[in-house]
Amino acid sequence: MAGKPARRATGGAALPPEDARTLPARLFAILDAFTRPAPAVSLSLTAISERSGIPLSTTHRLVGEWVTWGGLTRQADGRYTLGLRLWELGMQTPTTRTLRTIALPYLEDLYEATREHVHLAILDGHDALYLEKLSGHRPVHVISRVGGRLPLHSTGVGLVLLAHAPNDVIHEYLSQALQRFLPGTITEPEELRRRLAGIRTLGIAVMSEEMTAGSSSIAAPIRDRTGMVVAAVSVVTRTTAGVEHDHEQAVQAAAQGISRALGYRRAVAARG
Amino acid sequence: MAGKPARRATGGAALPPEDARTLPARLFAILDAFTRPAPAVSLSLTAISERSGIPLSTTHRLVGEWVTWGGLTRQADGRYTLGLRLWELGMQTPTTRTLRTIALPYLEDLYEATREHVHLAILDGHDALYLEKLSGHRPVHVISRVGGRLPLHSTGVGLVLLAHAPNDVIHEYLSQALQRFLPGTITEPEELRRRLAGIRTLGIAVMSEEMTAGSSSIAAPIRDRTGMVVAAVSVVTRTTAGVEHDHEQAVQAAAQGISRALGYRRAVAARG
DNA sequence: GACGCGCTTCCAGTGAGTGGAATCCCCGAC
DNA sequence: GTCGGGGATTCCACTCACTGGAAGCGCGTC
Repeated sequence: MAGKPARRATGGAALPPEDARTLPARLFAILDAFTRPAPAVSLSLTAISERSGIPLSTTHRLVGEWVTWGGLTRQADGRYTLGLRLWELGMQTPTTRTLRTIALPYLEDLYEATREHVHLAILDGHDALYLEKLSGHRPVHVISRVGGRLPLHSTGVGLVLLAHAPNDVIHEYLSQALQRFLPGTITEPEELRRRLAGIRTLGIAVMSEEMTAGSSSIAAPIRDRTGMVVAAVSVVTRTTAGVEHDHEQAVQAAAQGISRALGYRRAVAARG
Repeated sequence: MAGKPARRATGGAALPPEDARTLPARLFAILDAFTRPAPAVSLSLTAISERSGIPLSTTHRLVGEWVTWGGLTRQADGRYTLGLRLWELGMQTPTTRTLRTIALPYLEDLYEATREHVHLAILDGHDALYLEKLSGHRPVHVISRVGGRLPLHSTGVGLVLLAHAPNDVIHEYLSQALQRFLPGTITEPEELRRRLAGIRTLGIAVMSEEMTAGSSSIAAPIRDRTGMVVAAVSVVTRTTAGVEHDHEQAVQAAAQGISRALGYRRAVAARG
């Protein structure tokens, strides 16, 4: 076993830019420049060079390679943006594609039934990665974004995903300092652990004012044919709305519908 | 001027794999192996090596680089699939992101109003690139796919996009041999040219049985604040359904709604 | 009109990348 | 239990593709 000195990146952050010694690493660092330190829509050549820590002339050449392939696009003003080909390939990634295709109709139903923000997320590293989001015309007072990440302990989908994650993931997650976003955010490991247990028992998570003031969230787990939790759906509402119970049922119905479409059969669940 | 022997790829096809001499080109060829010659969800190392024309041991190393970064994922069975990071970055590409976010609510409305397949596409190279698709629970009897491409002359969105494309694009497109999918497919350049003119005048395209037997399509153009056509919406129905007129209005309403949301004001349109 | 900033091009030196070959590993067949 | 084979992995000396400082260019600004 072993071999390489294992430099795997767990979540999506980490990795100082200076690691970019080899050519492939440098190519990737160029794309990462659009995400880190802060997401950017467009960057100038110099900015890319600075963010990625690659000498200007080298950056120039490598950016050229990306543009030729379509991974970066050069705008009229000379600045660069991420290119369509990335999007095209991204749409082919299997989890994303299957899950999204299967789930979308149910999410639409859920949206129609509740008229609230509807989310679909999966666990990636130590974050909830948002695969889909329907919001209708209402002003977007939530911070989630398709393709974006949010912490596990302060979002509805996050808690559901964490509750059903392998033990070592839960352990790892709880052993780090958890950020408090609002007074209501739970950051104490033991309390969180109890809460996760509750979520596992109830099959649903209900949160209020833990990430964004004025909004609550109801989330439920989605299982595949092996019974494993692979994603979570949620509905996020203004806290004032008092129709939560109806929403709970709608969220659970959606989660169950998607699970069933993925091949999950309650009876078969845990063991064959 | 000049310099490099200009090896730009126009559409998304072309480029024989042998062009992969430089390291960046090879890295890209590895990703392209998942698209070409035919889309593949997962590939073995050997398969990647063959499809990309890169020697096995080199492929091995480069695939390793992709995996480290997250552009490829190694499955339990040892095969590789495109990785989540591609999807994540793909969701950040500006056209895609802005257009999708703004258009989605209108597409949802359109879907609710018609209960038919709803499409959103843009022009990329010589193809219609599908950005979004809502289908409800009905069986997918259409071939479009989010992230997929279809020809311009045989789809509703395609015709609309072509009709409003720059003259040189229209010229280029019409000077190639056009594939006939069904007896109804128009492949004669002059006829197509007249048809494009009609679409520009009417502001809407209606097609029947030109790509897939038994389905029709109604499409309308979406403009941005400069008045340029940047995308197209369509509704695809079974040909039997006789409610086309209602649908025409609904499609146009959606297209206008999105255009307005993008900052388009009718009056400002063509010239300042 | 000339200064400066950011982008582009050049080119000689060299170390990162190459890939054929040997090895390992997993399975299925006998 | 042993053999055979296809795929994945590792190795390493050679060499050529990549590097990056420096010079050149284009354009907006003072």
